[in-house]
Order: sequence, then structure tokens, then C-alpha cells
Amino acid sequence: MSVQITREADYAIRCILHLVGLDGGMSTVRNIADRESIPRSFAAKIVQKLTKAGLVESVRGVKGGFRITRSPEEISLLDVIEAVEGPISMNICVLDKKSCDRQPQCPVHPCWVEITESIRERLGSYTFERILRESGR
Amino acid sequence: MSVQITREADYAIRCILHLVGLDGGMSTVRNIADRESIPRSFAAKIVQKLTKAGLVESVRGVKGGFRITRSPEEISLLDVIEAVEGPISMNICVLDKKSCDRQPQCPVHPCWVEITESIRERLGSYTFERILRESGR
DNA sequence: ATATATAGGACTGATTTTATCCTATTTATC
DNA sequence: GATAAATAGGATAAAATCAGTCCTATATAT
Repeated sequence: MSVQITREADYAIRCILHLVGLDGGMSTVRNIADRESIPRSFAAKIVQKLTKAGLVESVRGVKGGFRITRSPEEISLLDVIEAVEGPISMNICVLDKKSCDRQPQCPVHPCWVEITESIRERLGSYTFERILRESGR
Repeated sequence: MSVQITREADYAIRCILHLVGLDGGMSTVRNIADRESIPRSFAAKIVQKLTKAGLVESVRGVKGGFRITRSPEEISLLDVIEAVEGPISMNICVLDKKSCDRQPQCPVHPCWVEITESIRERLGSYTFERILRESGR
């Protein structure tokens, strides 16, 4: 079951999908969560992370909520996933060299580096503009 | 930290790397575990899975152990990872359609299918022959 | 018979995932 | 200014998964 994104990342993508659909309009956590089938308090945590990552901005107080900060062609799946999960990699050794005890250099390491880069590229190529276009809106 | 292979899969790859290095020769769990820095009893579980997947074969009793069943160009990272983790996918919905409550069709679904296929292809392209060759043995 | 292997199931502790809850703060409106 | 509706963020908790151990059974060379 591994090599999968988490449910949190999946939820985060739904959040962005929702906000992108509003064309820069605002929505509350309550709204996003209910429309996108995400537990409310979990959704709150997630949009907070998206805010910290700069993908959305928040407005506090009455009439507050969240809105997207970029146009759909400037946000990719990679941006959203890494906003909630941090940098992704196929193996821990790609991010944390010293996590690998195998000396001097494990022959598989370059594979992980290359595959990680390829996944990041591909995820980066899926912008929300593209996703919506290819799904016929 | 997600989208990573598990430590178990990493260990499994070390096991195969070890056995491939023996050119068809046999090795015991004890040996593999010690040489590849894998906890012994965990290594036992792992080579058992590799045996069930047909990547290695076992010989029981005194002088027993494990040996590789294919040549290094016929075993890829994908084979080993899926032998211990089962089929991989970027999102649960790729393997289990009904896991997704979003009707009728989530616009992101095709992305997961495509990216999953691309990862599988790339992992499949790394045979142990290639890994050893590119690392200069 | 014995010693040395693997086979496989049951179990356990640690970590991560998936949340929930509570208090503080901000802000529009009356 | 009081109030209601919203986000900010920390603490906590339940469930699932990961990582690993242990034990008994079975096979086999000597």
C-alpha cells in the first residue's frame, strides 16, 4: 500500500480544487469541508497549512475565509502535496543522506534520486488549470 | 514524508542485491541479515515473501538457504518492491475505485492513474543488472 | 539422533495517520 | 462596546500501519 500520498494530501487537493472553482472568491472552512466531504476540524488544519505555504490566503473574523492566491495554471499537484507533507522522495536517503548506513555509497541511491526527481516533475506538470481542462471542466 | 517505499522494501532490495552478488550461490538468512544490516528475524520474513513471489528459492535444512531464481537483468526494483508491499499506486483510488466517494468521476483520478503507471515503468526499468553496471559494480 | 536451516503464525511496541477539542485572536455588525 | 462568526494554533486521542520479535513446526545433511 505504500508509495501513496496521504489522505491529508488528497483532502488538500480537494480544498484547492474547491477554491479554484470560486475564481478568487472566498469560502469558509465549514463550506469547503462540507462540500468536499472532509471532516471539518481536519479541513481547518489543512487550509492552515496551505495558508502557511502561500497557496491560499486567509481572512479572519466575520465574513472571513480563504481564497486562492494564484491562478490555476500556477498551482500544481506537487505544490499542494508538498505544502501538507513536506518534500517528497522515494526513499528517506534522498532527503537525509546520513539516514543510510551503507558505506561508502549504496548502488541504489542514484535510482532513488532520479525517480524522485521524475515524480516531482510529473506532479509539477499537473496544474489545476490542466486538470480542469482535461476533465472538461 | 510520504510517497516513500517502506524500510521493509529497502531491506528487500538489499537482500536481492546480496543474492545477485553471489551469482546464483546460496546464502542463509543469518548471512544476508548480518551483511546487509537487517534485523535477522525481519530479514527472515522478507526473504520468505521474496520466495513466495518467486524471485528467490529456498532450500530447507542443513546447508539450506536462499538463492536467486533469475538473472539480474530479469529482476527490477518494481519486482522487489511489489513482492513485499503488493501493487503500488499513487493514490488508493487507483487500486480500489470504490474507495473514492467523489461522484461521478473525480477530475484528479486520471492523474493518479497516469503517474502510477509512470512510476511503475521507471521502477521496472531499473534491473539489478543495470544498477550494478551503472554503479561500476 | 542431532544440528542447522527455512515456514509460518501470533504477538508487540513504536510511529504515523487521521482526526478532535479547546482557547485565543480577529473583525464585521448592531 | 458587546456580540457573533470566523481563523490560529496547541494539546490530545483513536486507529492504522510499520518494524520487528518470538515461538513452534518442518525439512535435511551429517
